[in-house]
Amino acid sequence: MLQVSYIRDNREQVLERLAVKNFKQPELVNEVIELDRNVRSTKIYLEKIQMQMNATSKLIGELMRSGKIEEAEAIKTGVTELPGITSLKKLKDISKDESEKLAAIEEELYQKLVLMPNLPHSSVPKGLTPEENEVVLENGDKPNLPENALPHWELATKYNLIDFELGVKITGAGFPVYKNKGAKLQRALINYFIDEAEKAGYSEVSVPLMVNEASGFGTGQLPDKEGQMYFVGEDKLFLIPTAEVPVTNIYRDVILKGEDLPVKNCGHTPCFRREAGSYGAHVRGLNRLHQFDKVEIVQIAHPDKSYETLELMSLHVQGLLQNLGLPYRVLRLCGGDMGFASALTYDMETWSAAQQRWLEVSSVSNFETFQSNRLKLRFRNAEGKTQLPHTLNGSALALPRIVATLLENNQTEKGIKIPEVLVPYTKFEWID
RNA sequence: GGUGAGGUGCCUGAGAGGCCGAAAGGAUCAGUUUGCUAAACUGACGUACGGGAAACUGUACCGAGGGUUCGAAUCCCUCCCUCACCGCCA
Repeated sequence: MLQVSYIRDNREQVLERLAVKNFKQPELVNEVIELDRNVRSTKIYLEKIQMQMNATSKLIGELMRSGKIEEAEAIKTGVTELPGITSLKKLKDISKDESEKLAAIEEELYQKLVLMPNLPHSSVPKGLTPEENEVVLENGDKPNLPENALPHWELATKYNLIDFELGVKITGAGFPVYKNKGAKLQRALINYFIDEAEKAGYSEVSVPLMVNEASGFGTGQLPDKEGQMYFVGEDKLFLIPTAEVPVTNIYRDVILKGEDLPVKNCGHTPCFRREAGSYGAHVRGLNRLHQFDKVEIVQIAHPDKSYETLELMSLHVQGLLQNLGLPYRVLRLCGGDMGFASALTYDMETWSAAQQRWLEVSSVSNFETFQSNRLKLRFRNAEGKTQLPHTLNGSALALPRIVATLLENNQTEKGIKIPEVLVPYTKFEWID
């Protein structure tokens, strides 16, 4: 959520930035500013009234205690008015009206504010569609596979690694069953990713897979993306769509010490996404699932350092891909393709050689203060005042598409070759 | 699922209609003292929003929302949450 004070003081810039994100309701900016003005003037008036009420009540208390009951009663009922004192009854009526008015305006302001996405960073390219994302860099050699190369879903069957049909039987489409070396490969990747994150200074957390409404709101999934999450109605809990939600919410309502920054956490969780409306060939196999595993890295950074941090996180993810020997590219998402809460997002895609297409395996974002404002996450700055830090997170990495690319790109006559860095984790070198 | 006890500041914990934004202790920070460590002493020490150049000051907040009252952390109602014990159980 954007800060009203920022919108108020930077109207032109806000409008310009929102345009980059193709925000369809720029009129909200002026409406928010107007409502804010209204909130503040109403507040000032209400507080004056409350001040008088408090003073009068205090006076009555003193009169009562010193035995001047009649005088006190007179003020209460408004029969007499002492100099400078309006009758309490009248003040109460005004106070009630103004409070209701204030609550209504604040609610309206809030409703408009939550519709506004985060402002994109100045480096975000304009654009509407994924085609307009900027390719920042491409790295690694795309393998030349033989004519008879198989896509991962056929390899998975051939080597008995993943059973999609069994998942359908147990749960439904998009919930695959990993078997044998398929299951071991997955577990190896998770451990490898966690170990690498810890080496990079992230401390591991293991968090709940269901979150309450407040947490969903804190990181921005609610109210906008309610339909993307599985909801356990009986207990009003949401299955997490990403570890970002529980991990970042660790710091909800927290005031960090300045020296605590940056906070670095990593964690592995399954992720659950309804992906309503996504069907067809491009979601085959592991390409898009309702449940998948992911290792997430999360940072809370000083506002002055957050873009430096974002680059480091991007490099961390790239390092993993390099170590796994996967060709990849880094995209800077354009305004139209970015998430609602993000100020700058890099997507990492690996080249899936058998499908001849890029697959998104990571998304690294800086949310600036958009989340911390909602989370009421603050830190104490050098002046000792509370300030909103920047939150960042990224996948490092999402499992299924990594598995898909590894299977496809590393297929040979004699089987699938496991990348060297993974062998200590898988304890086998070949899937054959 | 049953029964009981509770939700107060960074923590422990008092307060039971006005003098309470809230005792006391601990923690933390600053200073004094001491040869170092430690201790002792003194002081500071919630959050948000508003006014003010500043000193300072106003309002709200004691789980949330209503109500009673001139006045509510304190009384009443509703909801949420936590803890303990029993039952069940990985």
